[in-house]
Amino acid sequence: MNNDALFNNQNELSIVDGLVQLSYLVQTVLGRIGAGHDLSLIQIRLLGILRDREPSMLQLAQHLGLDKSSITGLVDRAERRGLVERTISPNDRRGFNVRVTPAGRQLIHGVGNEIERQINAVIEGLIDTERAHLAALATKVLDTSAWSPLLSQRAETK
Amino acid sequence: MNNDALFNNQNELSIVDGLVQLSYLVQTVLGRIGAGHDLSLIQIRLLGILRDREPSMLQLAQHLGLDKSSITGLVDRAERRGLVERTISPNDRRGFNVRVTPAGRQLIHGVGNEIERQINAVIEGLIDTERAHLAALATKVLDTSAWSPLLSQRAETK
DNA sequence: GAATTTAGTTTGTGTTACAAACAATATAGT
DNA sequence: ACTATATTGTTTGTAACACAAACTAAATTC
Repeated sequence: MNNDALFNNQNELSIVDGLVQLSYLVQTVLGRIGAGHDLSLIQIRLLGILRDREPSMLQLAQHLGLDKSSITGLVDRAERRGLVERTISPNDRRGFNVRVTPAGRQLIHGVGNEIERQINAVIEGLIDTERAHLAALATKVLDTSAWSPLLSQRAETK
Repeated sequence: MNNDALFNNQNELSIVDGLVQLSYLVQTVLGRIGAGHDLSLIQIRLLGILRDREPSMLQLAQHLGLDKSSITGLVDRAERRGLVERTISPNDRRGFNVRVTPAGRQLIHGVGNEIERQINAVIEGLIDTERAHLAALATKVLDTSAWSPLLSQRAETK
């Protein structure tokens, strides 16, 4: 055991290590919250996307970065639980749109509140100005990153 | 289409939204890099953990936050690919330790370099002082968060 | 109106994750 | 030492998740 451990004062991480580890921490928290509601990370994401959209199956696949064949089962399971529903597309008799049900909306609302609380718990060690700074930096990264097109969704919370 | 989209200038995200979305972005990048080497996220994490440890199966389960029964298959598959190996524990004839092989070490080294490059690409929009700030804030969050015990591992890169 | 493209499902394969039951070894209690 | 209990790891069974290839039905192109 070294002084870092004793004083809970690890060496400053590189920017890469910091972002990678922080992403694991956040995802772990999200996963734990989801598990408490029998939701996987991907299902949380699905509901989050549907909060303010009613995409086709194919658009959903693109939002999530998954193959279209993966979407069938994902939506099937969510539909079986009454969280989402397929609606017929007015233009295209092949396609469906996917919509959250009131039950799904209620669930994602509760999950969102929990995410709000627990992510705030994660940053309890930051003072207000640090939080503002972190939010601004995260926004800037998401805003300017060449990779942002990978994420066409918004977060799961309000 | 609104002005945000035109000017690539989305509203400042809340701290919660920012962290959640940033974590998705980082994980997506890690997943893409892994896919290029036939590695899943969990396998990248496994190799990352083994970079500087030789844990027992159970310790591995705790590091990863998984059930011990999940570790058997994970290590089996990595062992089949020659990336890790089980070594007999000197003290306990029931247990194994898990060690990365030279081939595994070489792979994780290459993956780590790619992570380094691509995460740096993600933050290309930040100037140096902003990067330093972000690294410091990430470190502080990881250092002070009550949830940090969930992550007893270090990141996958040098 | 025939050929091609597109949207979504189906089928088959493999990974990931858990829980319960199990075998083998270690440890504790007496 | 001997028995009871605990611990380590695997096995078995179940299910979600992800992809690719083959397929159906509807839309589009020529």
